[in-house]
Amino acid sequence: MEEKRRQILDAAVRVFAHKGFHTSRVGDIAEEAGVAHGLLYHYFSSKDEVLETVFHENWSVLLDRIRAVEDTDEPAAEQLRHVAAILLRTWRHEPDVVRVVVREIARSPEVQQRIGELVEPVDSIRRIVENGQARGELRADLDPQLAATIFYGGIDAILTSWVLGTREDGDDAIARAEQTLAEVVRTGFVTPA
Amino acid sequence: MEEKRRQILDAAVRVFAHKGFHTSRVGDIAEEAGVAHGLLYHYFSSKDEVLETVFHENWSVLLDRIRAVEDTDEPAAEQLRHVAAILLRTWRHEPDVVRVVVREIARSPEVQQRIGELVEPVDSIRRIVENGQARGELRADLDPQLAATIFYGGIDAILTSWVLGTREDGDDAIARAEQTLAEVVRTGFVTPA
DNA sequence: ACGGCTGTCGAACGGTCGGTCAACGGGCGC
DNA sequence: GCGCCCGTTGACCGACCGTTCGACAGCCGT
Repeated sequence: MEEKRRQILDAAVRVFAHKGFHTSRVGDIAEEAGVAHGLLYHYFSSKDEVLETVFHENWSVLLDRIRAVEDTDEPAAEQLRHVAAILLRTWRHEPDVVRVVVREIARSPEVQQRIGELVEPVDSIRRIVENGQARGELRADLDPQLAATIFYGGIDAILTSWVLGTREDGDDAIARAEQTLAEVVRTGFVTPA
Repeated sequence: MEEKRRQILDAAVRVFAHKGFHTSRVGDIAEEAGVAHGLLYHYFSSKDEVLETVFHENWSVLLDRIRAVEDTDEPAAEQLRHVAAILLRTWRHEPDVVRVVVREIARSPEVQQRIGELVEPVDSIRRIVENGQARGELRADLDPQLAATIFYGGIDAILTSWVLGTREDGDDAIARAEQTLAEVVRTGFVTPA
């Protein structure tokens, strides 16, 4: 039954999200999924493979949506806003996915090395910046890679504060975060002359 | 001998920086310090206490330097630049400290809850933003907390890319990163009209 | 109705590691 | 020179947990 595999993966997302990967026991995942923990090894070869599968499945969905933004013909500033919106709104629909990705994987060098996909959102943002510069919409004197890293870092920091419960996270708060990021892109922090 | 305690702490920074906290064995730290692993328990009550001590000692130094920036009478934009400089340049002098703080601690909720200090740099930045707004230097329509989170996130993302080896990190690269952050604060990404 | 295959179970294994502790030794006071 | 303290050692313990594996149950083809 392929359905059990899903059960296990879904359970794993929840467990990893709430306890973190290395504090989660294989037994916890099995219990959450309602199966014996031996069964997990019928569908996956190891605990690590479960983590990688969970990660890959969810991350590639986000990646595709981010990449799709590159193909629109909106101004670069608007494209950046869309990228922010995709990531920030995911917190609303799938907080557990954000928890596990943000908190557990994005920083861990062991995983980072095995999974190249992690840098890809930054690459996507970088291309948006480069195209914006080529069209004269964005300042040409910014290093695109650096600007992309900074922008992604801003999004990531906001998500992190939601994950950690440090910041209000209702619908309006999400909209405000999106808006603030857009404003920073538009004119920075300093009062325009 | 109090000196042995230092030896152990210094060894711990190196080991945590290169292997991560939960993959580091107590024996690794002892070996790096050149002592028997039992001795570690003469100076610390647990492996966790070692981590907390390492973290606290190094983090409080950075915190004090960041807080000191609040007391200067420079323009807010300049103060933000200084905060960025403090954090980014630490990568130059003490990469291992940055590695362990950035990669190991800043994201882990277990530690996050035990150690309130982690949010303090963001608080400090927030106060700088608020004061800048009060003096009319910074845009009053930005939520200071949100702006501070975004700014800190940008710094953090740059440090992370250095830690992961994704980005060039010579003296000039550090200067460029600092400069780019300052420019983003000044006028954002968009070409000024 | 039989044999085997697939999915499922959970007891048991094996290795790892944080933490303990009895013993040692060398320096210091007497 | 004697004993005592205390920093130091490393063998050992016990728990934990990922992984294995033999058993079993239901179903399907024959």
